[in-house]
Amino acid sequence: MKENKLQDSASLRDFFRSTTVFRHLSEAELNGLPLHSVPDTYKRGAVIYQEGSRISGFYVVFQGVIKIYKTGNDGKDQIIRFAKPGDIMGFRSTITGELACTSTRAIEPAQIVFVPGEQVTRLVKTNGDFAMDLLQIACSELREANDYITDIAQKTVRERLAEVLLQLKRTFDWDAEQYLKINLTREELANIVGTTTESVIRLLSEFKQQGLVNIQGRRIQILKAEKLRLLADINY
Amino acid sequence: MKENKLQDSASLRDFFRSTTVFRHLSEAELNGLPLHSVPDTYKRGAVIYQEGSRISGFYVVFQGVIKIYKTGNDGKDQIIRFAKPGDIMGFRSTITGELACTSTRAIEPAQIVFVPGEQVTRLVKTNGDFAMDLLQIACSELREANDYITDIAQKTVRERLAEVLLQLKRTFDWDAEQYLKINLTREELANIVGTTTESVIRLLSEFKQQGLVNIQGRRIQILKAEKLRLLADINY
DNA sequence: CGGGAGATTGACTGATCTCAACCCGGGTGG
DNA sequence: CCACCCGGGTTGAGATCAGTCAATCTCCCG
Repeated sequence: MKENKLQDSASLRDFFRSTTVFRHLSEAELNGLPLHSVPDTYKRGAVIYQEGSRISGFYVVFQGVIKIYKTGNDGKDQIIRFAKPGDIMGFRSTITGELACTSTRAIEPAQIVFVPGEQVTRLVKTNGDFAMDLLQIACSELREANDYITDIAQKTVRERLAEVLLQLKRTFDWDAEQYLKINLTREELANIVGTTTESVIRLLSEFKQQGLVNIQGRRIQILKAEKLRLLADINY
Repeated sequence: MKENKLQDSASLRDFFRSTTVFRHLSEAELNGLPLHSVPDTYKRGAVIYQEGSRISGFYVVFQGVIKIYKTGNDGKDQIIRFAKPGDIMGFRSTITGELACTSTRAIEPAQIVFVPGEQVTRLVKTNGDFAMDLLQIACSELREANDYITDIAQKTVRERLAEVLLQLKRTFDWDAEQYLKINLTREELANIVGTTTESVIRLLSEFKQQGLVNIQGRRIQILKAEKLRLLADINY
């Protein structure tokens, strides 16, 4: 799984400095991090860690996209969120000492740096700004989770799919032709929305009929974001 | 809304020390808190703060029970969680500086102490243990939120109601006869489960038929917790 | 060319929501 | 003292959204 010389320590240092929660560390503190390690690499579909496993540190995403999900006891996955470069995974379990409550799996080839939990907790206790940044991340996830709960509880599948498409556009960006830069199976889409593969397919083709989106296999083009927004917000 | 001499500062100090996130403060730090204030009191139904308002500190629940909820744009409420004595509310907004994403309303007569945000952020930055405790609270809420998302997305209303009843029992305790010590309208129950009042009523009477619970108006008696657990977990 | 995974479509089912009527108990005002 | 009212609770009938099941299709790969 390891590849050599993918990263030299200079670029890892830059990365930590510029785009992660570790950005406000002092030089000395930064030197305590595993800047010289080679990030673990994962292919699409590879599991980083599983629900129920013990997590002993932060997984910092350096490259790629990870899905973070829970598996219901009927075996159906619910995708909670995605992690992109600069995001951290597993911090909840690291902080509380509980077992992981989610599984994580690469959906685009990924490189991940592991930061041991003791280093993190030491930083929380000694660097107030770091603690604050971490708190902000947790709180912002919390808001998203609360919104999600209300949406799933109150909105129809159609509304949620529209909303998810817009969210994907915001999260993963799009190319010159408005194609979303993210590759998801219909099943994965269903697992975000909280519905079945078949329903996603039917609704996507409905949206396509209405000219709201265009679909080329897994490539999704958002044509009328404003209409989608209406569809997502307003009950009829 | 204010009553005088409800609390002397000694008992507030004890309270902060024994049951709140401020329990690990030094004497000096504790003295910075509003120990001499009289908690604001709220009757059942009174609003503490509304979604969209600016929150500038922690609301520490001293007495009573509060529901924390979001209102969907069709006007239906989704109850996210409850706050009991010792719990804090509004910390998410205080930390991130965003507007409140939930409303809070007393469902049992409540007394609440307000702690200004600057004091809290100062503590986060200067007291590592406090930062850690706060992080743990956020992370633990995060886990609950993730579980909730998966449940609502995957389980039937029947399963969710069974689960909510068990959860209420855990959260609010029960008296000698197994009656839940919490007074909720059918509508409020529905707003936890994420369904309609009518569905809650039908399912409650179904549970009653099956001898799983007993219902006396708003008083709910859990008779067969184990059966409810089965009902809540297993898909059929 | 055969196999398999993912995507699609159709028919059917049923859980849950909606709407509307009705009940019940407590409080109020004439 | 009683009629009325009102909020919450209950019940029934009907509508429908979305899930299930099964068949088929389309690639892509070995």
